Amino acid sequence: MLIYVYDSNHMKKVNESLNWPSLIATQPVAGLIPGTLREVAERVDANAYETFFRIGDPVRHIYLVISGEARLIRIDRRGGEVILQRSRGGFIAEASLDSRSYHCDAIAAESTTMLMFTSSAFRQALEDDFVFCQSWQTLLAKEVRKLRAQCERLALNSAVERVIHYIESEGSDGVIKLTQSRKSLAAELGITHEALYRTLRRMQNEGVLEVAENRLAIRV
Amino acid sequence: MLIYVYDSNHMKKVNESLNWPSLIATQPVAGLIPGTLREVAERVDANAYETFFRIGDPVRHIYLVISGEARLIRIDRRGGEVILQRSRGGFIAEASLDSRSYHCDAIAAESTTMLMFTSSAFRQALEDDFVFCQSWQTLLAKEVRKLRAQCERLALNSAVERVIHYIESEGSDGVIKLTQSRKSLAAELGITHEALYRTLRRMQNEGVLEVAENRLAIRV
DNA sequence: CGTACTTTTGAATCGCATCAAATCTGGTGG
DNA sequence: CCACCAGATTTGATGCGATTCAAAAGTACG
Repeated sequence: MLIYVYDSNHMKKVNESLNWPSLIATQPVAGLIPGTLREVAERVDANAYETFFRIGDPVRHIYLVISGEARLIRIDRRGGEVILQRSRGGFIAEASLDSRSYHCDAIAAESTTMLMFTSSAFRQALEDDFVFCQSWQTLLAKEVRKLRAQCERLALNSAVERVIHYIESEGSDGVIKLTQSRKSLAAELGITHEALYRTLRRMQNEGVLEVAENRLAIRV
Repeated sequence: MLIYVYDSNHMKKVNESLNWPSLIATQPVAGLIPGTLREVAERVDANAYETFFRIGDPVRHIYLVISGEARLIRIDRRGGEVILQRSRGGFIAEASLDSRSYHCDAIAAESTTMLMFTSSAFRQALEDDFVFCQSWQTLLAKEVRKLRAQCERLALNSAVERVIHYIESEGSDGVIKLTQSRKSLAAELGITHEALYRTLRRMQNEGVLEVAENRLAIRV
């Protein structure tokens, strides 16, 4: 098992003027950021497996994923990894904004580029800019709904049901393109990777599921 | 298994002027409600097991629990009940506000009194009142953190660990006062009620847990 | 071209779900 | 007041499915 080394000095701050129109084209969420915040945004590049904050750290920054993937995780006592949030574009750890310290670890799942805002500037912007405040609210509400769906999924007690629920709630029309390794998917579904491999195989054999490289499709 | 009958006519609308100071004393969250919304609030009394909205229903109202308990639930295909949210004071289904229709069922777990606001008035208030918008945002962020904790708990794969996690994250100092039946707690923990009874018994026998009527305490 | 990680399969074990049934409890109506 | 009923609590027996441990083959990357 990999031990994530916490060394934020590895994270490269890229000091170049940001091209907002193209950022917004890639990540529409970036369009919500008001001008005052744009001015203080810093671009940050993180390598795969790099930790950019840890549980207990004081909340000093807010991150927006531009490319790659950032994750909130928790390591349980046996070393198992629980994925609490996976962001491939958009904010990560939004709810930390009004906490003193982070309540989980954040890592880059692959080579990842993010925008970094100081949390104080961010809070200030939310106080000053009504429209921004409203968008932020919509974003949080969406996260709540997503998490409820995940709780519902984790409450199912068979691997088959969790896979089906995942495809139906995260994909569309019974089809989903996987954006992660199966091992990661297993962690997100709350089962071991072995169980997931076997489940996919069995469902495929029974003709319930089409399994391609990175595409899962339920057969009706 | 009880079948919940959907008959919102049973819900009693109580047309008496609301005493806001005393409401706020009971439920501090009510203090966030701006004056314009207070004027249109209606008090509603629901009996135990009464359903007050269903999955798929258009979102027409927002509810605030004053006394009793309201729950968001989903019934899986085998008739099992999954508890998605439990509110004993404060809002329920906050995140539905910017959805077209509800994504789960809502029932009163016991005799429950709520305030009801039309969602259009509520949305309007959020648009007009900056301070209210900010409080709402804080509330949603809190809900996100709570749900993350629940996901983390449901990802644990032993009943003992879930019980401990529950006590540590929902209680304080290793002690929790239960506000629900054990059967309900089991549903919230994602295990069967039999498994929970046995787990509590075993933990008690091993001296890990003190189990009183409605009080669970971890022994160090 | 070695190293680290993922994918895959196998075998043994263990815990939870499931089905069954008895007791207990609080509330309702005769 | 008591009989009754619905639901909660509790215990038992059984089987299945996921975890766990082990190991081999595949793959990506510097």
